[in-house]
Parts: sequence; structure tokens; C-alpha cells
Amino acid sequence: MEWQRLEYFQTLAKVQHMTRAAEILSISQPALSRSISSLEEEIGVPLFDRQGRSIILNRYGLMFLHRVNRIMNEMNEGLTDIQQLIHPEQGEVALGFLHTLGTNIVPNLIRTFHDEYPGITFQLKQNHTHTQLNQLKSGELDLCLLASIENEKMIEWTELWRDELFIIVPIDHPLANRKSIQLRKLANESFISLKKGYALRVTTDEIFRSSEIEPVITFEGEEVATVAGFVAAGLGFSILPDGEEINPNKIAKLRIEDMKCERVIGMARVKNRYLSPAANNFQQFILDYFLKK
DNA sequence: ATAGTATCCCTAGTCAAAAG
DNA sequence: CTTTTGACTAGGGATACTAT
Repeated sequence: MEWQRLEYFQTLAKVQHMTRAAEILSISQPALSRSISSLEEEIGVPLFDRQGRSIILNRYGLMFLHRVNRIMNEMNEGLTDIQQLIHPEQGEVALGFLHTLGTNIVPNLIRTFHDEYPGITFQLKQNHTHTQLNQLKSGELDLCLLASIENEKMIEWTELWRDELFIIVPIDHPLANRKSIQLRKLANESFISLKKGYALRVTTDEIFRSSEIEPVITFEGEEVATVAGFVAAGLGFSILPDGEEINPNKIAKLRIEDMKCERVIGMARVKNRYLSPAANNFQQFILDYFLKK
């Protein structure tokens, strides 16, 4: 079983076209045809169905392809690991984070890190919590910044910081000049929420549930800035962490009196999974950044 | 016994031609 | 038009051979 044949097989399986696959591999088309049929002979079963001039992966081929992909990925990861061990100041970190962290915290964090490790690049993915957890488990992401999670045995989560949540109302709202307020005073007013699936939405749902208030949700935004914009336009109130989306000329920010409202953000990684030196550097940097001051 | 050389055999490649 | 097959070649590893 030659390594090269697996590479050829993988390429052909991907494009399902001998001539094009051979071009991609920079060999002649007959060479590829030969290589594939000897691989099939070695395995003892055809991996492709030939129908006239077309060639398509059959179920044996598909089964085999999954394994071959894993083998190739392992190999490539091994190679990049070695490269990164030789050059620990280089490499790539795949970082996932919540939409609501994208305006301030993550850019600042990465800029500061970049000053120290200019050779390390990032692949950033903003997503919902459950999507991120899946990507984390599959290895697409090295690390995630998420609100606290439950019932995830594979995941190790470390708290980094807490953001106080404020009630925000339009600046011309009758209660806008107050410093703080009880949530129930606004119970009957329109609530501008984030869409379901957002971590902040889960948090606000929980706040309403524990204070036994049924919010009157009139709008659901996809971004904090949208929600803040709707509030500024006088369409209702919301609950958000402080941030630059909250324009003090248009929005008043009130402390919540009757309960402690905050969201907890932490770093998630898969337990016991090997982290590349670059990802490990970044992990250590984050922990130092938030926990040592 | 061993270093250096020759030979054999197999794989993987190419081009041309046949086959689908 | 695409794939397979035939005929041929180059290169590399293993083995056999030879001279020291």
C-alpha cells in the first residue's frame, strides 16, 4: 500500500474525473488509471463504478475515502505540528467566539497577542454555542470563547471574565434619568431581544424566567448593534452588556436592582486534546491576560 | 570477509492506440 | 470525449558476482 496511491485515490475521489485528477496531480492520465486499478486490485474490490466515460465512487470507495481522509489529515497535522515545534513563534490558531464578543474584546485580545507573537495567524469563526462546540470537538477549532456550558463531558471550560448586564432604554424614556431600576418595572414594555440560539439570549431568557416575568418580545435582532439601534429608535428596551454599541446620546443604561445580572465568558477546549504550540501559546496568553490581573 | 559492480525485477511513468 | 490497454523506458532496491 503506497502512500502515493492514497493521494491519487483521494484526488480522484474528490473530482471523480480521471483526466482532471491527473492534471491536478501533474501526471499523465494513463498513469493515474494504472495506479488506481492496481490499488483496487490490491484491495480486492473496485472503488469506482465505471459507467461509459464516467467514473464514480462506489460504496466501497466512499467507505475507504473516509479513512483515507483521516489518514491524510493525521499526516498533515503531524507535519504542521513538527513545523510549529521547530518554529513555535509561527503557526495558526483556529479560534471561535460568540457574535457579541466580536466588536471589542476579541479584536483587542488578538491585537495584544499579535504584538507579542507577530508570526502566529488566526482563523476566526463567529458562531452559535452549539455550532462552536461541534467544531471544537471535530478539531476545526482549537479554542472557543463561550458563555458557560453544561453537560459537556469532553469540554474543559475555564471562566475568564464576567460582564454586568444593563437594562437599556431610549434616552427619552421616562425612566431614562435613573441610575438603576427593578426589572419588573419594565415587565409590560416591549423587549428587543437577540435571536434564539445566541448565548446572550439564553442568559436573558433565564433572567426573565427566574424573576417570573414574561417578556413582550417585539423584535429579535441578529447583532447587538441592531438591538441597540432598535432601542435607540424607541421601539422598546433590552438587556445588554456595556459596549460601544450603546450610544450614550441615544440610549440610557440602567443597573438592574433586584438581581445580579451578568454573563460569564470562559475559554473552552477539548479535554486532553493536543494543542499545537501556536494554540498553546495563545491559550496561555489568554489565561494570563484575564486571570493574572 | 567485504567493498564495489553488474544484473534482475518491479513500479510507475510516457505515448499511442483501442475501447467504451 | 474519456478511460483502458499495450508497448516501452527510467529508476531503485535486492541479489548475485567479482576482485581485493
